[in-house]
Amino acid sequence: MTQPIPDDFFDPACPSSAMPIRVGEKWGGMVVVLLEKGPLRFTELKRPMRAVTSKVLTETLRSLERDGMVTRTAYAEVPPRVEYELTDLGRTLLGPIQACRDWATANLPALLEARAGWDG
Amino acid sequence: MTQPIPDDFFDPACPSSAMPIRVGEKWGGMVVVLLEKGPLRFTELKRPMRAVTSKVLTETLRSLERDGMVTRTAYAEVPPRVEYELTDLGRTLLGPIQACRDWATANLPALLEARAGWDG
DNA sequence: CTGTATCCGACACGATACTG
DNA sequence: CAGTATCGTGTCGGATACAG
Repeated sequence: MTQPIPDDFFDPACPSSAMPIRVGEKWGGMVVVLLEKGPLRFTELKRPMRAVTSKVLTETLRSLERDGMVTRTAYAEVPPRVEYELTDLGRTLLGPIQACRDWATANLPALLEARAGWDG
Repeated sequence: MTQPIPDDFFDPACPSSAMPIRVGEKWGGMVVVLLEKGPLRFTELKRPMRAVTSKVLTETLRSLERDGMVTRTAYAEVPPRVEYELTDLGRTLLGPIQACRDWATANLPALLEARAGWDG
């Protein structure tokens, strides 16, 4: 944004408004990061994300799958095996996610300090 | 993340978990971008964000203020004048926000196409 | 101009129990 | 192993009206 601010800066078609579509999700970014180095099974995702329930993890994965970020491959075996893998499109999320992680690492302490001062 | 995935990848103290604190907010990013080039008054923020109500914009600004991203300066005049300005800390958000905007510009069409295919 | 005060609906998230 | 089914809760965003 180096242009002057127009009166209709808020345009539903503006790509920026899509940020929350994927980044705003609570567990989505974590799944993407976990899948960075290769496909993982449902349980392999769930274990490190200890606070997530099966239901919510399933919802998160379906959402990522719907948006073309992740593929789901089920193998007809007993016991069942399902693998989740990043698509090329999903891989493009790694950049912005890393930018957010770097920001948090550098600036979260300052944020928390400001918040503590405001609250207390 | 180039390290092996630990079993306790989910750590509440992990800075990454703070991403939604600021970026996940619906209007927060927009306010930061609008303030990039200098302080603005309440109405000057509200006008371009046409879909936002006074209540929600106020909540957003209070939240940014609480986290030390924005300062609020009220002038004892009639009619009242209030100016909002980015802090140095708030300015650090511009990087990750821009990364998300760039991502959306480049990849939102592919996302929507995938979604349409999944839904239809 | 810069907000507050209510009320409300939607939805994300979670707890718990159960299944092929 | 990889989910589904139900139910409950809280929070966010929005509509509307009003105020200093």
